[in-house]
Amino acid sequence: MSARILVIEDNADLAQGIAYNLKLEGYDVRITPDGRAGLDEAVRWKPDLILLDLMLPGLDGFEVLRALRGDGSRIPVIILSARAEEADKVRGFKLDADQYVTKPFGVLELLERVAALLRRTGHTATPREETLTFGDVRIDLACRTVAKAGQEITLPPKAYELLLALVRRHGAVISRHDLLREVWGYGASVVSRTVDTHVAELRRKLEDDPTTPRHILTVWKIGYRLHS
Amino acid sequence: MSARILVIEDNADLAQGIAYNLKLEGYDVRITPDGRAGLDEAVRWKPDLILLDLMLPGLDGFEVLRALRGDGSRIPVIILSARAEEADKVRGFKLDADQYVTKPFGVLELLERVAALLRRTGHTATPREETLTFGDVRIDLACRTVAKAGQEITLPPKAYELLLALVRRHGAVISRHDLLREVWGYGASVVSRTVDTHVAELRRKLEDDPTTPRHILTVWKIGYRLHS
DNA sequence: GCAGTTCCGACACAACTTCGTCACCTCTCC
DNA sequence: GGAGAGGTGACGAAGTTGTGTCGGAACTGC
Repeated sequence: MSARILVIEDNADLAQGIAYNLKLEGYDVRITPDGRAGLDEAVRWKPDLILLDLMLPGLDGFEVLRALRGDGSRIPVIILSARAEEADKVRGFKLDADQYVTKPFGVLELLERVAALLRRTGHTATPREETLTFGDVRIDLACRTVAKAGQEITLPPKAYELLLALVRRHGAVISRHDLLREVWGYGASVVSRTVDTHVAELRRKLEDDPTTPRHILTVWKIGYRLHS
Repeated sequence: MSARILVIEDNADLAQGIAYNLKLEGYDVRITPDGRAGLDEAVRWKPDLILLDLMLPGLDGFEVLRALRGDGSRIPVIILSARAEEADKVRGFKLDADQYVTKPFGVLELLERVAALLRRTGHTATPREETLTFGDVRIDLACRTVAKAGQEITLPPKAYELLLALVRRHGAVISRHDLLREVWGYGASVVSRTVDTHVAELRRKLEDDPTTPRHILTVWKIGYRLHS
């Protein structure tokens, strides 16, 4: 049985996007657009994890969380907030939130945290692989480390997330647009060479011969593709 | 239930052509020829996706989009524009368009983008086939790769799309005119050797003996036909 | 502040597309 | 069945477009 995740978020598009990605991971997902309904659903449906926006119509996120904890519920909660302010963060943790993620965030990062939190709380629903490999490259998800031919390689955060995005859809073509959205969390497409720059970095560090890549391939006019 | 698509486009021929192809894909399609009516329809019918021309009588495309977003609507929008100017593009994305396609465009490309966008927003209406084959050639749609006898072959964008167009109507004769329209988005009365050139490329790469093609056949004075 | 990282624009280059030419082939008509 | 007309295949040159790369600016965490 797959883990149940409740998304309490009023921005429908964002909620849909998150839900889509969570479903792809095999989770059972429900969405509620406001605090009151979210609280009801949390009590009735008993999800294994809650993603909670702070800015909500009706009851705001803090109140939802307080009400939940007041009932003695120990459901793990990840707060999604537009505000990075320390005060909010502290307030969130005081109310026993488990994670605090500030927008804009990469979907991959969120998925990673969800998986980690579920693992920790024992709902290891989809026993995900702890390591991924292609060619002579091995990625250790838990340690967040990458090794090529046994040799550990340091990748900056963005490069690492980009690599994850490529590996997750291993084999399929992914457009720059999608990569920007998944890794950077940009709304719409931005014209920039950012993706290319980071791809170049990955090639430099992971390919035997960066000038003739054998794994991180360019698909003309479309994007990139990872090939084992 | 099939996804609903609203086409706001004043060029009746173009709109009909697009609608025809979308319906073939199984979508529920409506057309409105001007901005005001389009906006009304968008609000009342609540489509899952909107194809929006910029040059419209009455309200222009930008205004329609602004009005939509102003209402808080998050319906995905693909802008169809005759102008490729960067300024328009930026303006479109500023108003939160999801895609920006410049005319002339191939219908296949448009279908591809529509499917991708619907998939992303969760309206994964038609779980499309993953691979297509004829003879010893296999086309992997997700990877956008073509393999002959297990050997991977690289095809440039136009050649790939041309191949898709032929495979889609596998067995039937397709005129150069239709191919130009579907793949290139050219209107009627365009004469050019472009199709022939790309067919030659496909034969060179996919036929055992390119001089006596067994799959990509010429139909005299008509066009081409794909035979398994 | 300093080192590391991220982002962006400029430029050169490479891949791709298109077009023109010529030879050859298919069909038609006599 | 041969000659002519017009369609098609092959090839290469020119033009167009997208990508790789590099260096610097802005930013962040220490």
